[in-house]
Amino acid sequence: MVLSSSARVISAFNGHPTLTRQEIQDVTGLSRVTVSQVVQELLDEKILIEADLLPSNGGRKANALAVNPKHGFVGICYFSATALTVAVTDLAGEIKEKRRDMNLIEEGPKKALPKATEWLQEALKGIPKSKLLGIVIGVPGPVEHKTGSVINPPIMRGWDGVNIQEHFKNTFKVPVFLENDVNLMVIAEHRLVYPEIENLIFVKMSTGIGSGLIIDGRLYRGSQGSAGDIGHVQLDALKGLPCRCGHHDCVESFSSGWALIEKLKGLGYDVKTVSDLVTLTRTGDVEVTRLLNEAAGYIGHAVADAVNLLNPTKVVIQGRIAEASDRVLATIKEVVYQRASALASKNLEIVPSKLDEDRGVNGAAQLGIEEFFFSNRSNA
Amino acid sequence: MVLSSSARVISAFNGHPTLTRQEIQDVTGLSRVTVSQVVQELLDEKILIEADLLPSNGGRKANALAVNPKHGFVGICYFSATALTVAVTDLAGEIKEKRRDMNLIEEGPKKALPKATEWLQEALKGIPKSKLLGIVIGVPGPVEHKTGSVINPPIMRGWDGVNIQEHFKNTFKVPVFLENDVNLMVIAEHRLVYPEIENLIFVKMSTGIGSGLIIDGRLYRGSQGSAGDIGHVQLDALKGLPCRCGHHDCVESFSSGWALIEKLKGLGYDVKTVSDLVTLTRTGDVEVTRLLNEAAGYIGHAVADAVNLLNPTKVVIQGRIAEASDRVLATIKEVVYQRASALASKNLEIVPSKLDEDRGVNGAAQLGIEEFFFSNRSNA
DNA sequence: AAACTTATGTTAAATGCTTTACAAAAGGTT
DNA sequence: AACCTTTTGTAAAGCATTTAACATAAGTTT
Repeated sequence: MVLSSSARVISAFNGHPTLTRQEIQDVTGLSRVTVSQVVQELLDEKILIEADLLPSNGGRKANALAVNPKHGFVGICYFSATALTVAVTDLAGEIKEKRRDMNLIEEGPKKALPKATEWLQEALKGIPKSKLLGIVIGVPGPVEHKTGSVINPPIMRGWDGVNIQEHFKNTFKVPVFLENDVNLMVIAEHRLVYPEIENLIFVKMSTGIGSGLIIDGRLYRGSQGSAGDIGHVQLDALKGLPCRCGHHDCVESFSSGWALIEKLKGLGYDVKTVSDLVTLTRTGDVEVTRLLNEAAGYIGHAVADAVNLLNPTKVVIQGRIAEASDRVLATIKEVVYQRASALASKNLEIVPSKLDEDRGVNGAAQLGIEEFFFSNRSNA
Repeated sequence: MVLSSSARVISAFNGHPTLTRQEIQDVTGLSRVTVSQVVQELLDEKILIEADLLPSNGGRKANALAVNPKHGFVGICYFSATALTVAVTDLAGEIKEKRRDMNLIEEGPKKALPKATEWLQEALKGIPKSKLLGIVIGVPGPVEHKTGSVINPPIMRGWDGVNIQEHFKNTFKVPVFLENDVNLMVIAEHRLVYPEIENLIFVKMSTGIGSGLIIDGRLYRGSQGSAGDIGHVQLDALKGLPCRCGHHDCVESFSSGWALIEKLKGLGYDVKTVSDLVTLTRTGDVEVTRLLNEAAGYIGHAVADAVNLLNPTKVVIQGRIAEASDRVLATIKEVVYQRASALASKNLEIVPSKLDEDRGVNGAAQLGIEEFFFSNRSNA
């Protein structure tokens, strides 16, 4: 597809928060005459705005330009395992509205979807209809993009096959994108923290265990959207442990929040939630610490396998289990550096997430901006 | 980068062996006037040729065009673990010259490189210098692309850090591309057999075990070029088996040709090479069959993990160990379908390679054509 | 044979972009 | 103040490509 000049200029800002007119020439390959003219048009249309005057390089200061954050907005419904977050962000990815409530997912789609749309409508009150570019929905399960539904979700009982995308599309009459929650997290971590890293694995250890993959700079979803399913790598060392996925010996059947809780219950501990587990860990209980370390070791095995196979330069470890104790990350590092091949671990860094709890919403915003604004060349 | 019209027309043929003028319009987006004019130029320059007249659709027959196979040639040196194959292919990927000799790699780069260049020079005798587009070198070890050398190769003693690319570049004064052997195989299998498949894993079980990954339609090399290292996934079930990579419990330390040979030697069998092993298998020896099945099972574990992580639609199993008995592929299938998640295995097919022993050379030809002809826009 | 269909060629006018050349704006240096 | 540098604007000429319109080639259908 051949893009118009104005579309090319706009696209140049994808990945570059600000650009001077000269930098736009370099990125787009357009001539100064064209850039000058197109930028003026885009300023008139308020698609671009003038940002800072940059420090002089011995001559006239360059004038940094940016996409006008208020030129469009993205609606977000982020269903995590334990909460629904509804948000609205602008084109700079800044969260303008946010509302968070507990556990709508368990009530099933019949109750949760109307509630979610209602909240989103409220959150969008201040936004002109024409400026709503689209909606991103995050869900804690495998997503089938061609239908816009979740398939075989382990923790979304009653949601299997429900056309979530259609529901929002019918209500809001804008493009809707459904995406897995961990995929949104890895997008956030990549775009906002490590944009220059080509290959990155994001591992989330919470109630369940999942991962998201950035490969050659782009989110990799796999053929059925189930790529990154690191939680169900099977370890023979576990010998016979049943997993909630129906198999046995999955990493998740030992190292996940739910598995640890089951195990501790069996040992007579009073733990019901991951929060209980984290609290217990903070007390320094010897048995809990031992179990947590063992769990980290097994995750380490799975991560080492993934590192051998994918040879990334960065692995980000996140989640309430990972953050329960510093030992978790340390143990994972030990195991990976011991097990992964010398070549694959040479330039590898294993780090905690640098983002806060809004990372899912941030990732949804990024995805929405890229999908609805930068890819959809109706802005011209 | 903005390509010239003629470059765009040429690029259209990448992935399409033949195109009519109308199809070129569709693929490039260029107008009929431009296509008509550019095609005429390219025919005059003998870069394109007229291929068949297609069957009529109720009117004038369309005239299929193709890249002139004789417009350029690719030189190939393919070092496998056991042999060197020197070849020359044309732009259609057809092998015009081929010479194969045993085991130069073990003699080290000082002897092997001059020999390889000498043979390649002989193979290129009939080709005008200006038509040699470039040279592709295949090697059985991890490749560092930015230097053009192998790093930490387990089976290329004395080659570590030797700048192979530079050697050929100095001799032939053309672009040279160094690539891992299994990566070349997966390119061949993808481009020639399954071009429409987006995500594919190629597993080679021979003396060693390796794999190549096609992700979103393109070869994935990883950050250090070591992606696909499935042979050194570690299985705890193996408990303490040392591997030649320095670690222990790698799949390769049990399921590879060398590991099986070691094991059989320990049991008193007279096996020295993988060929001996294959011969022995054909006799139907119970112990050997049992060991081979066990080996297949372990490979199956590693493949299942890779399937969970990458969610491909096709896994190709190849190599002399894989082909030693039908049971090997059958066992791998059983294990993968049992262990991989329901979603990831839903549309998954596990198949043997459809190509013959020239697959490495074929892949090198494909890579060379794409790198030197379709990407290098000096043809304009 | 006449009529229709599909594939391709060609001409002329219009469009969009680049190149070239000249200018101006806005800073720093001496 | 005089002179340099960097950044941006703009007008004129040229080039490549598209659009539109007409034409031709080569087949099928009736």
